Amino acid sequence: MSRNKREELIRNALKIFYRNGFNATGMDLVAKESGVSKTSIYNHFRTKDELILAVLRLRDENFRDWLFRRMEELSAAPAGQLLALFDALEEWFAEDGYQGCMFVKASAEFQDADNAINRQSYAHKLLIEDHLTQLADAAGYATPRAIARQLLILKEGAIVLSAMSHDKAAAQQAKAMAQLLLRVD
Amino acid sequence: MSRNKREELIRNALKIFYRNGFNATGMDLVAKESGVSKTSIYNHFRTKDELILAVLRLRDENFRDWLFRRMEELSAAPAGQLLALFDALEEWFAEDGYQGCMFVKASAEFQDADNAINRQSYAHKLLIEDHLTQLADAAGYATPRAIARQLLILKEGAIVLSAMSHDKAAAQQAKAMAQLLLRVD
DNA sequence: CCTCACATTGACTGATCGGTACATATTTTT
DNA sequence: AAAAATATGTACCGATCAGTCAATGTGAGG
Repeated sequence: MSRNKREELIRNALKIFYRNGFNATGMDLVAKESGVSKTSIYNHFRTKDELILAVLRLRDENFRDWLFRRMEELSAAPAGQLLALFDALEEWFAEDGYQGCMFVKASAEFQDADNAINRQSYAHKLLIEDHLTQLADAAGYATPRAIARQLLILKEGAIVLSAMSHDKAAAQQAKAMAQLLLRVD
Repeated sequence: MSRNKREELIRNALKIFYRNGFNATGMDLVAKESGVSKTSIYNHFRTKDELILAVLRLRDENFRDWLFRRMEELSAAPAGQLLALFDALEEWFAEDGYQGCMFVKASAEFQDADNAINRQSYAHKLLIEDHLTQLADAAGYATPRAIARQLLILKEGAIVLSAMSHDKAAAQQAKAMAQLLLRVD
């Protein structure tokens, strides 16, 4: 299996894990849906956990790329981008097959604090928080770290509720609170 | 098995499911940790899903009882109770073995929109939203439903982040935003 | 054309999954 | 106390779990 075949396998596993969950998805299914044998998978990943970690790495990359780019497209100013976060989220919530945040779900299924999957899931959130902190700093807020953390709370709350309610409205409801927080009514 | 034995079984299953996750926990483990045979469990619950639903019913009852009572203890006024929500959450986050919201995790593991476990998990959130709506109404806010929904977003965001970061700080960070929303600085 | 290295496979492992059949207590009713 | 009904434990079901292995296919270098 070539390098791009390996990437394709990870992409495929991502789709299946996102749709079915991690523990609920067997490696036999991943192999079948990817059109390869289980042995081929285990030639590239020593364990199922390693495959999951590779999937989460890809997801982290894809999601942050998409989100930050979309925020930039929606606004040139840093403060505007912080608000645009919620407009981007709304677009995501409206997508077909939207099932909430993959990292929240990974963290829910692998709860041990010292588990690699659990740690990597939280690392994704920290990377997003870092980006928000930089934007809040560039926008001139006195406590950029605190602002970023609070926006992250709004983001996670909107994601969880939109996934549970199958309703994208949480994005704009969270945005309204972000406007209060950022004092840009 | 008597009625209270049945309740004890549900209580026991709740602990195990909360600690281990739903799919990751086998019925053999539930039986062993409860000190009964699998047959006894299946005499009371036709399937594992039914046991999970019973567990979620108990959890919903326990959690709402505790949360609403604690909010009342912390403040007599409706608006004060809305803010006290986050002080109560902080106490919960600091508890030993805190692992986030059981309903969010259930919803993450059973994602189908028509799944009974998924629907019951969201129903729990709606019951909390209802209570917040009543409080917001009693406090005299013009749009109690919208206020309740936004507080729910703050609550869920704080729960998810505190679980992932193993840090209770999210409660007070969410409370700060609630103060902006409720205009009670 | 042949060989060697490697990718890939189907068949398999022991363990565990949710769930059950049946024989054996245990309790309730008469 | 006898009989009926209920609760329980043991031992098992086929399916699936993560993971492995010997055998086969394949492509490059000589």
